[in-house]
Amino acid sequence: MTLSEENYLKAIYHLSDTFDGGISTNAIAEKMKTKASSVTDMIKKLSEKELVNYRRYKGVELTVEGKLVAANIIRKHRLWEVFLVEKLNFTWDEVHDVAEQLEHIKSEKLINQLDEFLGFPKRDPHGDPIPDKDGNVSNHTDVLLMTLNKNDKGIIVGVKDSSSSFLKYLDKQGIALGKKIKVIDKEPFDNSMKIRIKKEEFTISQQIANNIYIKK
Amino acid sequence: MTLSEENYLKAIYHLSDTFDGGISTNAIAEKMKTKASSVTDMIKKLSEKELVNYRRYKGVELTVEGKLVAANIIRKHRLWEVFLVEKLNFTWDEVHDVAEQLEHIKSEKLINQLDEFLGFPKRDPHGDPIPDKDGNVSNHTDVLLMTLNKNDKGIIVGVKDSSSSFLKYLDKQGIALGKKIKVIDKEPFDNSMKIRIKKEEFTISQQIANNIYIKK
DNA sequence: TTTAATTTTTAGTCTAGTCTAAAAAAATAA
DNA sequence: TTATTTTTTTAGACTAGACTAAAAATTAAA
Ligand SMILES: [Mn+2]
Ligand SMILES: [Mn+2]
Ligand SMILES: [Mn+2]
Ligand SMILES: [Mn+2]
Repeated sequence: MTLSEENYLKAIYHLSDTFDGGISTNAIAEKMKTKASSVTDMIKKLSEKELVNYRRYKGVELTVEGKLVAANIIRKHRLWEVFLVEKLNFTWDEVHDVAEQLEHIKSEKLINQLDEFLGFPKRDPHGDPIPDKDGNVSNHTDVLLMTLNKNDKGIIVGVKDSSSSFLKYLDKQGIALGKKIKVIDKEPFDNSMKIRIKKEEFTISQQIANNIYIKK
Repeated sequence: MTLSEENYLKAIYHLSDTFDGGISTNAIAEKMKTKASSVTDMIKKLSEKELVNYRRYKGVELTVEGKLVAANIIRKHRLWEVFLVEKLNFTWDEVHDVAEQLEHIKSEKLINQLDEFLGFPKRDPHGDPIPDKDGNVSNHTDVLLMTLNKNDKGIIVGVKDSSSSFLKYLDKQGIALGKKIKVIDKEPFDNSMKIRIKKEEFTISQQIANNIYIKK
């Protein structure tokens, strides 16, 4: 399993999460920031190894084996993110790029010991669930903040966008995982929301509300 | 800086430690388990980047810059080894291969935070000194156990051979870093030694004694 | 149901890093 | 000093992974 193969599997895994049916060559190319022709080549290779099912022009789907491999990489990525935040004082907007490297380190023992060392965390610093050794992911029943209505309450449990810029915005506004939130008002015109967190009220755009997960 | 370039620099650094003057193409090839022709190619590349000084047929030497890069990789290698042993319950014979991967992770912040997290250790689990950020290594004045004479005493502070098999042998014999050792007798015929560690006496071959560092 | 636009694949090229085989240089022996 | 052996470099080929340009297949529009 090369680094590149692993990254393709991970991309397909994430895309499968959002769209169902076969994942298109172009979608993968866009996510991987490569060209469609490169994707076709790699897909053939993964297909040879029975990590994906592929028929020309029909898109691609992970096999059971492929799904397991991908989930394992994501498991490593998220555990390392927890490590960086919990043990090495990284902020949640700094961890992703380093985790992109660390997720490719190969050692069963390393990752299982790390898991234990961190106290078997269930979620990473962005609220994303950490798959177990067998690739099982607790399918979270969380909803996007955007879907809440006036006077609804909930707890912030995750973010959809993990980009550094978005996370820094949240920090600035005092929006963090675990905080209680209440929707004070919702503007039908632009779908912006007035919300309350810890007695403080302020307005956020739809774009923001669309990237925050809430547990009701 | 690619992974391969880093590994070549590290190999040259280690070879420079043992031999002085230009390091030969063949020596590098042997250490890297590649062929001499591959080494020549890579050396040209490193020379372009001014990380080594190179004249055809004359061997190679690290530049100041090259030395710094190499020392930094070794710093990372050894800090990760400490982490694995101290925090993740690895044994000292298990850490090297994983550290070979981890040493290539690129993040200034990661390695400095790790250093702090580990309490700024001075040596790795095998007794090797950990270079500081500027590539300075405390040049240890330790001697090989082999060089001790009858009735000499000392403390075990390091190993020269870090292979898993050697380390496991030491574990079995109860030979560990920090232990006091006394030479009871030395056999001139085969240079084997009778030693005492914690009231236990036993005999070791020259090969063993040649791979253990002692502080007198 | 033709035609046009889009998507995907193929064909051919490039770079990094490796290899084998052969040539060139240096070191050693006669 | 010449011949032989060893070391190092060059030449040419291969693989993984990427790219561009062109061809083929599919989808959408007319
Ligand atoms: Mn991430
Ligand atoms: Mn994350
Ligand atoms: Mn090591
Ligand atoms: Mn070591």
